[in-house]
Amino acid sequence: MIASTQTNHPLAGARPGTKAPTAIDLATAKLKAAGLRITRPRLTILAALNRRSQPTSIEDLHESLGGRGQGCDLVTVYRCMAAFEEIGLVRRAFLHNGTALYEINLGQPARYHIVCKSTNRVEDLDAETSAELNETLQKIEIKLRARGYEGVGHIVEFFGVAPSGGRLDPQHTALPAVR
Amino acid sequence: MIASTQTNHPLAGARPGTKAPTAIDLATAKLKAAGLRITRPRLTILAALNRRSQPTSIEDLHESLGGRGQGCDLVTVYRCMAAFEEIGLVRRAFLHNGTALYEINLGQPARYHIVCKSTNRVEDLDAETSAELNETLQKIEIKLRARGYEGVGHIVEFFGVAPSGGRLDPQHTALPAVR
DNA sequence: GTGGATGCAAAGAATTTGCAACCAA
DNA sequence: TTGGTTGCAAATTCTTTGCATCCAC
Repeated sequence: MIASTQTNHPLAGARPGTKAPTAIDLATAKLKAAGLRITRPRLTILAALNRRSQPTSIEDLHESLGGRGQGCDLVTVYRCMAAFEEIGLVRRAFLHNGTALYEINLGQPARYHIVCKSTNRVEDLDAETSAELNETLQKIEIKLRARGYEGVGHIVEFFGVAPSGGRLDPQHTALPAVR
Repeated sequence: MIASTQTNHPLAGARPGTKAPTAIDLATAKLKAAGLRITRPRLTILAALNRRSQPTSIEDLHESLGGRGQGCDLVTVYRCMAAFEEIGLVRRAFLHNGTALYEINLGQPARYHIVCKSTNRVEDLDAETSAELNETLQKIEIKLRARGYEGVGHIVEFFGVAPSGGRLDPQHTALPAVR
């Protein structure tokens, strides 16, 4: 908890009109609140992340940053994701091989996934199932905090071979939503 | 499901007397049942794994194989763990950085863990909590199978900074049980 | 202006692959 | 005998680090 901004809409000023805050507005606010700087690479990354409906690998993200002109260095993506995860701006998921995937977290309820072992395609669990599971996990985290653990979080991933059997390029990760 | 052996104690013959099957006996039976060969490296690895009360990294495991004379190549450990995981002889866990840890699975109830982000030390959740969580997860897996997924499994890991605060060597992994 | 953030190059860690020799069944 | 296994070497993949430059505040 670091200096949450005073007004109820810390980002209302982002645009002249009084529109509802965009995802980028929200993300920017989180960055500010955490004392991180708003830079072009970060905004670009967040925008790209926000376009994805599924957890995305760093490689993928980097590629989708509009090539050379617009994009930023791969290392920057790594560093940003680490920073974003630290402040809860993104959630991390794992492929079956341990590769990290990230999805933006703007306060939506947690969503868990099943990852196809052969295609690396990611599919969401339905909302109720995710919510139920999350509740169970939260309870456990409370116990852990009571035990003295700090900065508690979790990783939950389901794996299996997707029904379609589609043997797509196992390297090319997790873009299209399946459901 | 591959040719489960006929007798009720497929491994009773492992020793002249009619003692209860050892962990190695059980593991050997699983290997046989899966059509895998019983080799010295595999037995060595399984014995080492069986001595560990906590999920262990491949590196660690390899080092604990008694150096040069007794041990086997690091690559063999990798290949064995992959094979063992395939047939359910081991369960896999993850460190915060995505490194894989393995623990032997001889049919004991699943145990979930919390991994210290700074020391990589692993601590078990208590049995009831693990059992409860497992139940929730099993239900979800049933849904996933109903959706058509095959070979469904999961990875669940809790992370946090352990209370002791002990800033041990973050590289040296997860040996001593904490509780 | 100042320290956080970035880019580039290079290092590091974890894991995989190729292939010939080996040995369990 | 024969194909599953292993060892050794080398390659890959993913991720981190060092350091000079840069720019957000």
